[in-house]
Amino acid sequence: MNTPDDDWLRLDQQICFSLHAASRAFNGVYRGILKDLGLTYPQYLVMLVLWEHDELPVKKLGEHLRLDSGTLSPLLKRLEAAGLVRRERSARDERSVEVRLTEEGTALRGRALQVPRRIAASTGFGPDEVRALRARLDELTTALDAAALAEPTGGSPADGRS
Amino acid sequence: MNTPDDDWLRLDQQICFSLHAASRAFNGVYRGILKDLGLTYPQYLVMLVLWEHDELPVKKLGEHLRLDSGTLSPLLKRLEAAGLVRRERSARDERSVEVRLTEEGTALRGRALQVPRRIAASTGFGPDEVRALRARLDELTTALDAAALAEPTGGSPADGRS
DNA sequence: CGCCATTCAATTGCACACAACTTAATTGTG
DNA sequence: CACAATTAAGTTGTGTGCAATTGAATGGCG
Repeated sequence: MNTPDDDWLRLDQQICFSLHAASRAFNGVYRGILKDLGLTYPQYLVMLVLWEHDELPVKKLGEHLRLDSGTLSPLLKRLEAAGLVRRERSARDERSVEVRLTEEGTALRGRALQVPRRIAASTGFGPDEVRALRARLDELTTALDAAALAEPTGGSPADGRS
Repeated sequence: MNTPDDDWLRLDQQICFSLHAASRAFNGVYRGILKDLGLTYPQYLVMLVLWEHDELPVKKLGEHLRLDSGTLSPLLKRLEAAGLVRRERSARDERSVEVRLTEEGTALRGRALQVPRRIAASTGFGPDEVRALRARLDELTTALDAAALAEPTGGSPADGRS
């Protein structure tokens, strides 16, 4: 009666398409605006973290962004080639690589200050709406991450627990 | 005064990271569940459309999903290699390629019926919450798409015209 | 001290996304 | 009909994202 499988499949088409599309639309708007700075969207995310922390090992950077070295290593190489960051093996722990801003990378922050305003203008959302949506998305991410851990390959989650 | 540039940059870090992370978290949960069906997340989106329409030219498929042939061509080739769809040049218009489900592709829908329920379980969201979030995201996408068109390369649109 | 499990970064392989370009077919216009 | 403009797929090149593997370094333990 209430929401049979067919309807769920249709609804699923809508929600997962919506999130996918929203993510790519966002990406597209950032792409246009960030082109002026010579950054891609993920590169901008990395820079945002570095502007807050100035220097971080790759591991920490990955925790902030939920990205692993497979994604970060080539990305950081490009940022280094662009002269925005330096990477150097930590003296304390030779396994770790410290990422730090160059002067050029630090200076880029000044030009990036106008980005959020332009994005906000594109969305038409105000600060409160942005915050509300962010809270909703974080909720979702937390739930999804927990579920991904609980159900690695699709075992029936019947029991749950812990 | 209220919300200076620095705060906007910090807020931007949060919202764009949140959307990016939510999208990837969603992708990750789907990945786990879709592995049973041998589909990736974008392939699942294509199949959802085909299960509704049965046969479509690549162009229409792209409009439904906001994807271009650069993405769809190789993806459809993989679906064809997997035996789920056939692609054949339209007799009416030789430029166009019709994508249609094979019997195997049609049959896969039966196994896919359980996917949305498992996703819903992962999010902990009910149908109404899903619908609300979807509406919000669509709003965002519409605004972003409009903005992307209005501001292709970021130049001030003051003059316009040729 | 020697050895093994763990940790971190990098690399490899695969699959999107998307811009830019190519090729083939169709349409519009004179 | 001829020819330029348009349209549809496909191809190429770049940049993620992620699983799996590799290789170097560290830490724990007998």
